[in-house]
Amino acid sequence: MRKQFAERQRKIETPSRLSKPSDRIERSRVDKFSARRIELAEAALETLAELGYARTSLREIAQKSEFTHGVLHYYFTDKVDLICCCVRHYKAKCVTRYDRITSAAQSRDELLKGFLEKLGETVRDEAQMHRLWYDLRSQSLFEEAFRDDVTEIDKSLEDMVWRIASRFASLGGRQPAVSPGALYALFDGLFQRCLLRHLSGDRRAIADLQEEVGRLLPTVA
Amino acid sequence: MRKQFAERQRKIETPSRLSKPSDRIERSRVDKFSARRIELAEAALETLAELGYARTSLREIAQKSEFTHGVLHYYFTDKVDLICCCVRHYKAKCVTRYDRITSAAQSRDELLKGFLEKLGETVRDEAQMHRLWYDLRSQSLFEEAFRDDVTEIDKSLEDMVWRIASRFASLGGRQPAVSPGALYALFDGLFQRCLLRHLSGDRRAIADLQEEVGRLLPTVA
DNA sequence: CAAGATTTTTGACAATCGTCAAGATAATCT
DNA sequence: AGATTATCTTGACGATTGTCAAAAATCTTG
Repeated sequence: MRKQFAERQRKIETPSRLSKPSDRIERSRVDKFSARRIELAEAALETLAELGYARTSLREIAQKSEFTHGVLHYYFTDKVDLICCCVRHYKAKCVTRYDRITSAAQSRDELLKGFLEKLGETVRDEAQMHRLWYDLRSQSLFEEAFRDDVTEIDKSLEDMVWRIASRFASLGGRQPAVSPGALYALFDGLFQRCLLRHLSGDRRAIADLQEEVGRLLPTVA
Repeated sequence: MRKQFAERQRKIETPSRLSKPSDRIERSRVDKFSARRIELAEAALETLAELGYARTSLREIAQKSEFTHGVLHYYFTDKVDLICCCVRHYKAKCVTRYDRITSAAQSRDELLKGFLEKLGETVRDEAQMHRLWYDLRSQSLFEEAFRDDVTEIDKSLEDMVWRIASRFASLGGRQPAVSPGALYALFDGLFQRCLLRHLSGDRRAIADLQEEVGRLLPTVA
């Protein structure tokens, strides 16, 4: 029924209050609904990472899930709504990747080594997901609907890089020598090129990235 | 006729020799053929810059040209061939943008000022073309056919940035303090974010970019 | 268990896609 | 000028797209 559906949409966008006792069943319904949204968003992410935005269709996404294509229209108003949900969900999985190492490390050497290792892992194991990120970020240059979410993720990534550099600097009793924006631009640019080289079959891509970052980080923090 | 067409294709890829006298007419034919290819590629670039790769169709491209959609298949074997031609053509227009200022400037201040101004112009006047570049570069992460050309352009852009920084450094009797790759990564990253902000309607985007670059360039070169 | 609501499947729709071939038009050559 | 290429238009093809509605299946509730 349409009315119910619209209501759910609203409930999802404004996070559920906690909680008059009578709402519990209603809330569990909403949770279930939004849980399925996430489940479908995950299938969509998988498809997008494999095919890219331009070649990803709703039917292809549905095939990666355990449902048929019609169900997507039940949980999402349209394709844009689905992709936006994907982008938001992507963020959570991504942004805390280096936090453990950052807080665990007790020396600059330890942090640098741990960071470089994780960085290499990331390129090696999650190249597909990252190319999707760059794809979607580029899409946001054309599709206004993506911009807010993309900008927010971009900021989160900047913060992530900044946490690493700040920690690295403070372990040497210093402060980073450049702005958060510049630092993120630098690392993001290096990462992006490394990704292209890696996906092109360049075996040295990861090692070169690690070497470059290993050289740069001590000079800027 | 098919045979002729294939022959032309070949002729284009291997640059025409100069030149037995009897070849002249043949060469002028080839030139005309490849001139039209470029003409169509330009219409394609316009369309791509407006709609993005994902939403650009051959019919849409033809509409921006003075021909109908069938002609595209006469001049290009398929869509990938067309886009590749676009990418290659894009490069030439793009890569020498700062060369005049770089070689004309006689002091660090003059170079910096001229560079920042041109940088701002670029974002303001050619935002569409640049978002297309980022779009196509992202596509190359998925579509193998684009990778060689994209990588080559990326290298050309790195060289372009390096020429500026080298000149800037030598005007102060120095040498750049970072690698060409790192420098390009930094500038490209800053530019990319500025572009997103600018397209989102952020009036401060360009000024912030100029300020950041103005602060950074003297510290790295 | 029966009635109602929710979730999922199925199939259809109009539109659009890349590709291609046949024929019309324009240019070139003998 | 007529004959021969070269170029361009037209229309069609099969496939695929996002969207949607009706029916089937499943779950919830009385």
